[in-house]
Amino acid sequence: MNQQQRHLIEAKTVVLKALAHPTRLYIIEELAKAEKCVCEFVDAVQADFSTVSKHLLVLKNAGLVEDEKRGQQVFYRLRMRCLPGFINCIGVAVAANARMKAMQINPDLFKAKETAEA
Amino acid sequence: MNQQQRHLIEAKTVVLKALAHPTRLYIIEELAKAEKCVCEFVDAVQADFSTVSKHLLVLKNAGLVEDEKRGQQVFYRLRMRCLPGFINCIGVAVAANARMKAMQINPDLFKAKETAEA
DNA sequence: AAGATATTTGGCAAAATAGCCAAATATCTT
DNA sequence: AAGATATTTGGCTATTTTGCCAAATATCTT
Repeated sequence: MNQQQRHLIEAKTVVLKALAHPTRLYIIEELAKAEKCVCEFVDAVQADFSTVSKHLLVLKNAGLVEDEKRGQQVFYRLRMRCLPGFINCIGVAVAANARMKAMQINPDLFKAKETAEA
Repeated sequence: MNQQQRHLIEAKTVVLKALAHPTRLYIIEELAKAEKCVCEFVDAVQADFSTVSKHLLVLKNAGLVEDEKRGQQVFYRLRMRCLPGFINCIGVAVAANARMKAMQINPDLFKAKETAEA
């Protein structure tokens, strides 16, 4: 792995790190639906105004969102179109993993279901 | 945001956290090409065997890779098909951001190029 | 069975990240 | 211009994540 490769990987990691936090992921999912102002997130996640503001800064620095001040509010919107699809894929995988784990813990539960369905 | 939503978000975050490290992202990109054993990564990234092993464990716990022991080696392979496409999308976005930043720092550089091309 | 190779695990110190508070800034209202 | 509202910034502690070392395990070779 040379210097340039390493640099590119680290740049991508900035984006992934930005996504890798519950509050920030929530924000991204909300922004996938519509633009929102900071105060709307403060209400939804239980965190300080300053905490939310800093999370949004992380997302902005990573290039995931852009902001626009209108009046005394600042509105944020999504800037990376491929995010929603990918997050959805993760959701599917997570659900599949959960089923698999449950099956390992108690296979009978699933056998019964299959029999019932057949 | 209710309890169930929060739980789902946190489960997704586990996956994203697993991706959000240069060494692990590198590993994922390599595994997108072909399965590899631990020692091959130890050579490529400059890190201790134990460090690489732990990174692989993180990926495995997140459900991103699976392992198979063959002889004295352990081979890892990718388990989530949507990853390569998404990582590629991040790469594109990162490159675009880099161009944009360069343009903000020195717009003339880009003007000259456009003129030359026209 | 003793030695070599490949890998994982335990433990710990260093580095990075998160979240709160208080203070600063910016915009609107009166 | 003083006050209210929305947001950002600075600073500081608490938590989490990393990465190395040493030791344990497991498999192959002799």
